[in-house]
Amino acid sequence: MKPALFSVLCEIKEKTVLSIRSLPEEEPPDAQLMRLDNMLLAEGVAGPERRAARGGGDRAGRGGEGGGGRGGERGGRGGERAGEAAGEGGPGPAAVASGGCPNDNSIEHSDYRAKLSQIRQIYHSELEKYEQACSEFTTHVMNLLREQSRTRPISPKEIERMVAIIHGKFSSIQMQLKQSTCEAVMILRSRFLDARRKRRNFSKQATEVLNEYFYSHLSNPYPSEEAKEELAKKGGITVSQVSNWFGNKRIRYKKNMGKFQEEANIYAAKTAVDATSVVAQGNQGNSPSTPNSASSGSFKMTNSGDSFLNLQSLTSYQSSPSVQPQMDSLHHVLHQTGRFDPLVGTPLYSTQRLDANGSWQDAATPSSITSPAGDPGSVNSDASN
DNA sequence: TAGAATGATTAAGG
DNA sequence: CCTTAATCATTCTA
Repeated sequence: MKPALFSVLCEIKEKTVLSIRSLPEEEPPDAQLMRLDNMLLAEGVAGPERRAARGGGDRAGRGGEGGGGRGGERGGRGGERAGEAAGEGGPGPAAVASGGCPNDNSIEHSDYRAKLSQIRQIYHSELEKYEQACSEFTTHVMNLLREQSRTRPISPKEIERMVAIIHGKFSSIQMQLKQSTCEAVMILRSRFLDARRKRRNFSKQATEVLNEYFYSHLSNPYPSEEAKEELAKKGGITVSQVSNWFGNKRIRYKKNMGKFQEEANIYAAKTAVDATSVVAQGNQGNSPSTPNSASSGSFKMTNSGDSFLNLQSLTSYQSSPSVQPQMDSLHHVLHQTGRFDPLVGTPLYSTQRLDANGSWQDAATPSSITSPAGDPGSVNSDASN
């Protein structure tokens, strides 16, 4: 008698419950959840501890970046102007040489990684907490229901549903966690990886090295890959920074040569001294700065503008087969003794290797301006490398 | 604090 | 990918 009544009650209950909640749980968050999961995985927050030692690339490649472009977001970014300027005094921070300053890039990188792993840690511990709480709560509820099932009709189906509801609730909490983690990662990213925001001037050493190369290869300031690497190593910067620097330098030099005359002379003199001393020793070693591959192969040694003015007098120096790289510097020094004034700044093409088109390369317009005694032959001692 | 200097980024061309 | 040219955003300097 009693069991029969019980089962009837159960049935009734079942029906009412079903009618009350016939709508299946809200399932839409799936897409969003997937996106979040993917992103967390991509950022290395979700997956297994990823230590991937990417190749040399310093170009961290920006990942997803689903939404809008840049533009806005120039918000608060005031202070944080720390002293830094590590003893950039006057003397010669020779200590900074090669290994020396391990380039700030890596520092910031590790900083970034540290913060990321912090986020990761928090994320995981929270996730674990949620999971634990979820299962605890579930078993608790189940026990409760089981207990009550003795006094009131509760079908196993109902229990199942209950569990599903609980899981649903918890997963929505998890989703929130994932979302906020994503946000945190994004913020971190934009703060650390957007290099433009944290520009720092190169060390003296770096600019020195770069300028030396630039002015001693003024006729063809396009360092080869190897040369770039060498320069990067010497200056404690990355290869792409070297490329950037040369890009900027070329364009700015061309734009306003007058402004750079002084600098040019300084570096020219510097390298010229080196050069002559090298020559004097009959030392065959390569140029002062790098294995120099200036006119590596294809380069036609630009227009003979290089020879503007007494190139002849210089040819006497060419006793050494590897002098070419120093030619530019010597030119500078020679010019210095007389013509052109840095203040007027008029680009009297006193030292320019640019043709009328403003092109550094192809000597499209050979005559017109340059080389009174055009003598491509003598210049072509190129050699060097 | 304004303006110059400078490193990085972007678009366009190859 | 590399280069140029323009431009951005930060840092330096007077």
